[in-house]
Amino acid sequence: MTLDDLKHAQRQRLLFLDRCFTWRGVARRRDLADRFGISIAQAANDFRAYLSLITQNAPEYDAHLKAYVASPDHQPIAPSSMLDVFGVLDTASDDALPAALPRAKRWLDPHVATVLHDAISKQQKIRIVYTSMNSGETAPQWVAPTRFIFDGESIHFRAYSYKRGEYRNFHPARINPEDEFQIDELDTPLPFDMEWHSVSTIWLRPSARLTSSQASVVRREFGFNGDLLRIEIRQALEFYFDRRWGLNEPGARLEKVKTETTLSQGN
Amino acid sequence: MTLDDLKHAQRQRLLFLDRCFTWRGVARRRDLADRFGISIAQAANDFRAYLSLITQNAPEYDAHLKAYVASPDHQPIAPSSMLDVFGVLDTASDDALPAALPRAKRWLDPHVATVLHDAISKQQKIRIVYTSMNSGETAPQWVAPTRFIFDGESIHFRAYSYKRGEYRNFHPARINPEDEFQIDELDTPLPFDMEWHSVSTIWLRPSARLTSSQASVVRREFGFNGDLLRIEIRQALEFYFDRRWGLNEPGARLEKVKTETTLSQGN
DNA sequence: TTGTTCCGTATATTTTTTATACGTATACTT
DNA sequence: AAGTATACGTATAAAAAATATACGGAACAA
Repeated sequence: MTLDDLKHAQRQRLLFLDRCFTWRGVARRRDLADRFGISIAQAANDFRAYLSLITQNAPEYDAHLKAYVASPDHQPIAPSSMLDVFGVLDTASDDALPAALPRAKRWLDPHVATVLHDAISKQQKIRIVYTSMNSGETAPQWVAPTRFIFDGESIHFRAYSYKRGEYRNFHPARINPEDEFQIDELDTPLPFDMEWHSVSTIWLRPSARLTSSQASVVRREFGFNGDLLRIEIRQALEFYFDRRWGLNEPGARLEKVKTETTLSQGN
Repeated sequence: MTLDDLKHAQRQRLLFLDRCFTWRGVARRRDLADRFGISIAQAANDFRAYLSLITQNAPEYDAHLKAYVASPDHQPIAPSSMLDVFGVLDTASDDALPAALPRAKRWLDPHVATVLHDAISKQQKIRIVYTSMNSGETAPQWVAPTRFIFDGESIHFRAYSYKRGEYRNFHPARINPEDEFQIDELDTPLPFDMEWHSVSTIWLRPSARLTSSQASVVRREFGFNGDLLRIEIRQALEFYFDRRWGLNEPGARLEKVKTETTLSQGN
């Protein structure tokens, strides 16, 4: 019996339960019932299913707390993103202000998204009216979009630029949404996107100006024990990575030691 | 018949379907079957349920495309976060590198999280060994945690600091996880957290140094048409907001016009 | 002691989902 | 032109999931 044998809905519930144990340390049937709108009886089922998956360091019922308590050596059955973790730790009250920053504020035009998605799935080129943030000028150009990209904040896309003769990252908001969006088939296959299919391996260390206890905090925050933190990322996304992690800012807590780039295996 | 009448699992499926129509512009039964592991028959059910919810500008079947196509005036039945949108637009291939930045790299010690969660739910104070990033010094102090906070990247927490005599935001990674974490009941009730219960209304405009076409791109990107973008946020989170949106950086595309703070209603 | 709130288990019933079959329309291949 | 494949639709019986309900135990508070 593994997670994969379960239906999607129950798998989601067991994953939630797993996060409760990992991050809260405790879980009750009511947690499941409230979050997923299932009955207490079904939640009891899910607890049984979860416990049958855990062979070592399983959570145990604590009659005093009236709750299951995770073992101190609890091992999660699946990793969780910070957003997942927050979803478990946040004690949101009814319709008050949230305890998280507003995330949905970035905007994407549904029509632009649809046109791009279409061009990607049909492998077509389209004419977009694009405003450069460097020069500030707005001009039409033909591009062949290949993938959407997410930098954690907003959505970008990768496309072959016929104007530049190379692949570039584009920002949908810089496309004029009022345009007609001419579409055309590719007359020649697109060239290979080297930057996309290359992996940059980036080694980082706590910034040299930090004290040793500050440096160990940085290691803790980014989850590495040795000297260096190793990150693997598509070379085409390295710019977004640097910006998002604030590596080039004056107060940066991490600094790059070296970057190695190799052509990725497979896709 | 509304979304709320449905079970959680089916509601999730209809929301996914809604995002397909909104952002991709098309949807097939196979999309649902693949994403949620349901049968084609059940996916057909879901389509019927979805279409019964949509009264105006409903998607229609296109026999040529062999897919449902959203009406050009499609109105989503629920808002979606950028992460949700990306989840629909990304054409992830098998186990290749993702097209999104690594998000799970920030780390949180499960034991520290558990201790904090406990103190919050039981309303206790705890002794933490905390490293200041300003002074770099590490010292024990008593705090009474009240809520977890999410800045979009990592998780922080709000707590009353007995050392400072005021509420502050803390970063879990700066707590020494090896500590024993002494716990104690509150001897007096905590004071009112004014900054937490106040709303800052922030008005932003495109940075003055931008050209007018660049400024309209910025308006498009942040989804406002008028002169000013208005953001409401807990006053206690304003620091994170500024940092996350890069408002104080040299190249900032938005600048603050004014900030008004009022005591929040209710919670 | 009594009442409450957690936990557990078990059963019958209801709801959801699947498996399957059959029909229609479009597009592609032979 | 005929055949094949793949979308869509509907319908029904069977299987699986979830609910309602009942009963019992442990801890705790009034």
